[in-house]
Amino acid sequence: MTISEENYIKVIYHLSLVSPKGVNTNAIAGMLDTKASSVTDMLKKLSDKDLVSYQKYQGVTLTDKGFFSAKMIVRKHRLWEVFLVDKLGFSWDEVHEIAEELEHIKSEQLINKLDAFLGFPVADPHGDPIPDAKGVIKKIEKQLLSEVEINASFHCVGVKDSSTDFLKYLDKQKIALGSVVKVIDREDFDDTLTVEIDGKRLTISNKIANNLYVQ
Amino acid sequence: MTISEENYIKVIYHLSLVSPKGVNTNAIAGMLDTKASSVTDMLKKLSDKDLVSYQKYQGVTLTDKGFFSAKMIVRKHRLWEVFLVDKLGFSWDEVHEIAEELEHIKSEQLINKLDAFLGFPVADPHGDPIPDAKGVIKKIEKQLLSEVEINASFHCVGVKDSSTDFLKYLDKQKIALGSVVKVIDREDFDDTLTVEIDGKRLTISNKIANNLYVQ
DNA sequence: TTTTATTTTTAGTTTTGTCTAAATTTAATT
DNA sequence: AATTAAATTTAGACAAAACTAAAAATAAAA
Ligand SMILES: [Mn+2]
Ligand SMILES: [Mn+2]
Ligand SMILES: [Mn+2]
Ligand SMILES: [Mn+2]
Repeated sequence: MTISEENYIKVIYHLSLVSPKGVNTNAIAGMLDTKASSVTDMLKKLSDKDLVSYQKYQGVTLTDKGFFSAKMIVRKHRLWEVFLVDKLGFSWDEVHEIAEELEHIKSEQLINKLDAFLGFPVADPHGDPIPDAKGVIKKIEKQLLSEVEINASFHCVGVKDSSTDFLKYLDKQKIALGSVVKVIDREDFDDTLTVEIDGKRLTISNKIANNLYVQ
Repeated sequence: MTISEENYIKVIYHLSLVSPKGVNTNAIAGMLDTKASSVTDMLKKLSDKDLVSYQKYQGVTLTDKGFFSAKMIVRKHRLWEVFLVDKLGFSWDEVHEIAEELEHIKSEQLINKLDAFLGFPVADPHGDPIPDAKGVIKKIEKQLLSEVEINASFHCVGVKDSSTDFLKYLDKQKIALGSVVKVIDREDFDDTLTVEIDGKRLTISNKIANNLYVQ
């Protein structure tokens, strides 16, 4: 597989988690910042290689082979992110781009040794689960902070949006994975939350709460 | 720079250490396992980018810009090799290919943090020097074991040939970087050496001695 | 159910990096 | 100095991955 093919497969994987009955050409183009016509070309190529099943105008799904490949790329991406944060001291908003390159390094032995070196982590720095060497993903229980009942306490376990802007906002508010969040109140008008994070009171918009996973 | 351009620049760098007045097209083709005509094409491209100075039929040399780029690629290659051996437990004959890919990861921050994580090593697992962030290479004093006087003791500090075959031979004989070598005798007829390695007596062909650096 | 809008595909180019075969230049031998 | 050999470059082609513009299919609206 070329780097380009891998990037397509990974994007189709992520999109198919949301639309399992078929991923649209335009959606892929949007994620990869390319043109729909380029996507069509690539889908034919991936179909020839039996990585996706594709019928014109009907969208695309991953084959078993494509699904496994996708999970291996995601595994590499997330393990490298753990390495960058835990071992090299990068912050969680700096690692995505670099992992986007590292995920294409070919050696299977490398990634398994890296996995062991990191202590077989189950989640990446953004709380996303890491597939194991066989492609098994341990499901992490989580709810959006925006959907949780009032007057209960939770742990932050992940982010839905991992844009730099959002992650830096969390840093500023000293919210990290593991932080304890108690929901004090929800404003009826706009769903603004009053919460206590590690004991400190804070007001949080619905947009924020809608991108933070807790458990 | 594309991956391909980087591979060419690095090969030109290595070859120009041996032939500083100009590197031949065929030599480059041989190292990269490609055709001379492909090399000519690429040399024009590199020349346009001011990475090499090139006149048809006259061979190429690196410009200052190309020379620095080459050293940064070598730096990355060798730091990743140290990582693979010291941190992930690869043996010294397994790391070259993987480093060949890792050396193309773009982030400068990444490589400097990796350098720090590894404790600013000055040599890679094969004894080759690692350029620092500014491109400065600390010269490692060394002689070939084949050229050393008799009845003196040395430390192994590097290999000239880092092929799997040679490295595996050294492993079998329990010769590693740091091993103490005492030269007992040199056979006049074929320059075979009798040596003591970490106290154990051993007979070594000239070809072996000619690929082992000591100090 | 037509008509219109949107999505997707096709057709035809472009760039990068490679190749083969032929031409040219330089080097080595008579 | 002429001939032969080797090295290098040019010319033309190809595959991968992208693009633009136009055509076709599907979905939405009237
Ligand atoms: Mn990627
Ligand atoms: Mn992540
Ligand atoms: Mn390389
Ligand atoms: Mn090395």
